[in-house]
Amino acid sequence: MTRSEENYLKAIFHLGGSATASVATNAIAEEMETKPSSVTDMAKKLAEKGLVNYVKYQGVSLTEVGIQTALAIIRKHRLWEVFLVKKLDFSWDEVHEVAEQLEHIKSEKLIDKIDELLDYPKYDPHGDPIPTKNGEFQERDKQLLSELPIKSKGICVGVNDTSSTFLRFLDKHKIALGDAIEVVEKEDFDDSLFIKIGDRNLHISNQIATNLFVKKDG
Amino acid sequence: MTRSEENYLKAIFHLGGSATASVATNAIAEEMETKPSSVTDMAKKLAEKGLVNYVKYQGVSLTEVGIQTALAIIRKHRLWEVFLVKKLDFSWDEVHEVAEQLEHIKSEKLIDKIDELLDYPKYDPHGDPIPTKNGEFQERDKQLLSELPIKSKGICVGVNDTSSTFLRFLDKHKIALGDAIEVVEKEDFDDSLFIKIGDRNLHISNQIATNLFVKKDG
DNA sequence: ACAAATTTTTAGATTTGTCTAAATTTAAAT
DNA sequence: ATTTAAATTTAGACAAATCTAAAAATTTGT
Repeated sequence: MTRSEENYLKAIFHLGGSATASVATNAIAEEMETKPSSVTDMAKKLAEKGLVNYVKYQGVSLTEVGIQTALAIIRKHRLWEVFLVKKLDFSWDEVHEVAEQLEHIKSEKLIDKIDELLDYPKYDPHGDPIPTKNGEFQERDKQLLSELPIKSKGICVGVNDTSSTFLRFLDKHKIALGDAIEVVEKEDFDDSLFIKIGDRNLHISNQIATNLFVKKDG
Repeated sequence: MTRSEENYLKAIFHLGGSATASVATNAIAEEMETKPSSVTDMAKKLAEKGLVNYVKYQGVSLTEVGIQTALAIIRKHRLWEVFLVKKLDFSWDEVHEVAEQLEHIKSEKLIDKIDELLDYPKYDPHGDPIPTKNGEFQERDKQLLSELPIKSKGICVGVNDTSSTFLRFLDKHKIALGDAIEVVEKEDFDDSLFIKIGDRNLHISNQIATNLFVKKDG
């Protein structure tokens, strides 16, 4: 498995390319910041290796083996992110770039030991679930903060946008995973939200509310 | 800097290619398990970048920049080895392969944090010195066990051969870095040694004695 | 010092992953 | 149902890193 092949599998997975749903060449090219013709080449190569299903002009989908391979890479990426934050005091907006490199280190023992050192975390610093060694992973019960009805309460469990600008925005306004959030009022005009977080009242834009995941109370 | 370029610099450094001494094409090829013609190609490329001095048919030597770059890679390699042993319970014969991958991770912050986490170790698990962030490193005061005179005592401070077969041999016979060793007698016939280590008496071959470094007492 | 052996370099080919530009297929629109 | 637009693939090229085989330079041995 080359690094490039691994990155393609990861991209296809993130675009929802399960065994059933297939992903367009252009979409993969955009996700990977490469050209569609390069994607076509790689699609053939991965199909050759039995990692994807590829039919000309019909897009790409992952095979069962492809899914498991993608999950193994995502597992490594997310475990390294936890490691960087918990053990090396990286902030959550700094980890992605380094984890992109670390995820390609080939050593089963290494990642299992890191998992153990971290006491088998279930979620990464952005709230995304970490697949198990067997490739199982369950999407968390969550919804966008923007979808929460007025007066209801929730716990902040994840972010949709993981860009460092957004993450630093959250840090600045002291919004962190695990915080209790109550929707006080919605502004119809611009879909902004008045929320209560801890004992503070905040007014946040719709763009913020559509990038924060919460788990509804009760 | 590509991974391949980094590996060449490391190899040249290990072969003693300082600013003054130059290293033969064939020697580099052998060290890297590649062909001399490949070395010539890379020598040109590295010279182009100002990392080595290269004169046709005269071998390769590192420039000051090349030396500092090599030291940075060696620093990363050895720090990762310490991390694997101290934090993840790898044995010293398992770390090399993984460290060969980890040494190429590009993040100054990462390696500085690892250094901090390990409390700034001076030596790696095989007793080799770890260069500082500024590229300084002092070779330890050491000699081969085989060179120690009869009746003298020393502390085991390093290994010459780092192959896993040799390291596992040492584990099996409970010889570890830090152990006190006394040379009781030498056998002229085969240059084997009778040594006292702790309260045990051992008879070791010359091949073992020429691969163990000790620091002489007093 | 000169032939032989060794080392090193060159020339040309290969693989991987990428690109551009042109051709083809599929999808959309009138 | 055509035409137009968009997406996708092909063909050919390129850079990086490697290889083989042959040529050139250096070193060694007598």
